[in-house]
Amino acid sequence: MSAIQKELSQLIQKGLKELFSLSVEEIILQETKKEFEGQYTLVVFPFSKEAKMAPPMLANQLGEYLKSNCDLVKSIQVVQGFLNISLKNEVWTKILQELSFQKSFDLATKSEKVLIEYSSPNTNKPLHLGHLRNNFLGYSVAQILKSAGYDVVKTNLVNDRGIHICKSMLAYQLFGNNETPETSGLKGDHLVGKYYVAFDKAYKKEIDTLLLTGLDEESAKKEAPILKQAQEMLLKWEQGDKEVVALWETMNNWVFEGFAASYKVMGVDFDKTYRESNTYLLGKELVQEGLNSGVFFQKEDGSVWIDLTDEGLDQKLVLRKDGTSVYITQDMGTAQLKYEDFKASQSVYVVGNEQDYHFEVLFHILKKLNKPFSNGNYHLSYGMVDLPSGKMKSREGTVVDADDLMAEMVQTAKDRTLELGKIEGFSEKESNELFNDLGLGALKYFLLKVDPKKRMLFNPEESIDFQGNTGPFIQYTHARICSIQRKAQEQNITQEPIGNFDQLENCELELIFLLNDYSNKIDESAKNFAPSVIANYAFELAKQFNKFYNELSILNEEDGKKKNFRLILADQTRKTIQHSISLLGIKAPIRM
RNA sequence: GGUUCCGUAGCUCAGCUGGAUAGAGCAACUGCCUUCUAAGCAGUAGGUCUUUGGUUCGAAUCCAAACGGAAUCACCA
Repeated sequence: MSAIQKELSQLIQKGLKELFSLSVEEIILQETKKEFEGQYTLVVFPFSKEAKMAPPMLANQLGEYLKSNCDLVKSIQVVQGFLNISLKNEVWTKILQELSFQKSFDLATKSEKVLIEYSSPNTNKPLHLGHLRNNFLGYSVAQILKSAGYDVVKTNLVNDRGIHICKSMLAYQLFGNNETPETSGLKGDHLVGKYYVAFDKAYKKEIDTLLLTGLDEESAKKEAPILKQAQEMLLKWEQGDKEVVALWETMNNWVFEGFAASYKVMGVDFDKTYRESNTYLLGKELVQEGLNSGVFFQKEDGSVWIDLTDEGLDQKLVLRKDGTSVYITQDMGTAQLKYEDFKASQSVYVVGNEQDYHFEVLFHILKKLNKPFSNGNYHLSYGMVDLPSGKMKSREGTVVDADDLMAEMVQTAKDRTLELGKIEGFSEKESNELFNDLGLGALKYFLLKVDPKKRMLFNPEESIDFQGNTGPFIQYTHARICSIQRKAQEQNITQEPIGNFDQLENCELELIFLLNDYSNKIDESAKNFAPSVIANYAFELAKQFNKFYNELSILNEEDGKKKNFRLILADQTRKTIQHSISLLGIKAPIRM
């Protein structure tokens, strides 16, 4: 709640008490709808019963009370049970003045450490569009929580071991002819991904052959020789077989180099990167510990399970019969390691909603093991990015590649900018930087403006827009303001304190209202782990500024006080846009 | 089949801790560049908020059911 909202709320509480002897704990002030007069609206229906008074009358009496008991309120308007409150213009100009004096947009520190795990790629294939949503989300949520006053640690958990990794390793051994990123000209992660696809192709072929011999499908899937070979390879890896480990290291390093390049383009980073190859053994220890304490149980074949039927779930495997660890084994180990390293009070996992069940199980297991890190865990479960044809599948090659898509976006930004002839006087370096900022801005905004929980659709046939509700629209507004400020500087215009000023146009008042609302938005988006709140806000703000820009002139305004006020208004808008999109990982060009 | 999530304009999405005549953008149509960047602004058109019940002074929002869609229920991750 902003300061003005608090002040009004307290006054309303006082008024309700004095007039009607009502004690109301929390006053909810909503924004007045555009078609009515005012900025804040109080819905009085809830009080009318207890006060034994018809809503309009109650609203009127309360409104009169507000008018005569404070000097903030300019006028009131009562429509049925709605009390619309207009504040004096001086109140708004003073709010703008105070905002412009603020050193930082960040909320007060909460003295609490939050750990955010995101990205978490597998080292058997390159990143795709789904990973982009994950990375942009994770980075943005980290930025937002920082701004909301938390101490944030960004971690990445690389899934660098397991049967799926062995699959691409095996396919490489079989069909690779020792090619390397250098000899093939392929980025390391793409090269490895090629063999992941190759494995699946060979596997399917073997299944078909087995089916012809009369085997049923389920057995064929289990008995295919290439799968058995991959399983043997995993066992060898866990036993430390030199040759297998050497191949694993070589291929993993190719992938890491590839990922590093992708992360750089994405503009994301991490405070600490964990590898599952380092955490799975710790997970195995935890399995043993749970086995000893009776949290887990062992079946005859040697596999280890947990029974979660009492929690409404079912039995879950935590260790295979051959003793190799599964996905959840290593997640248990990683949880412990993260706790030891950072002792964070909250731990957020940015992982797709296809793994809802997995995390439900994981959190239950940690509780049952009675670990100190079993509290404060949150699965930020985001929706899948679907194609018009349905789900993306790496194995089947129906994915939108992350590197390709980012490159395309930058290219589109370039084409579009050149078309508009907007880079006069730009150096080549500046131009390329701009194309990057715009292309990535468009992409990030596209992925972040949607509520994280919702699945979203991406149509590769339709390019991502640069007009309307888009990143570039907001960036454009920022550049526009910068342009005005450059002109002001050329004219040697300096900003003076606003002082007592009340000559406000409606579009200016609405702009101040939005600027004042920004801290509420940071708070809301942090509470919900939802960058979409910030994205939508930034768009609203940019739209409102453009309206103002079109209706009124800043530099051509003759009244010096008005001109000064508008310059401050523009400057505060610029700062707020810049900060809000920085929370989304989007750059704000000063010219475009 | 069990569990979970979703269904708002032709399309992509806001709005959902119950509040006034349900909002944006894209696409379509009409205007606005000798005036601070037209990647902009203003306007027209487009809706039984999937359906049916219930709770309430008041429901897109809460509850129940039906219909439609998705995810998951692997010794894959």
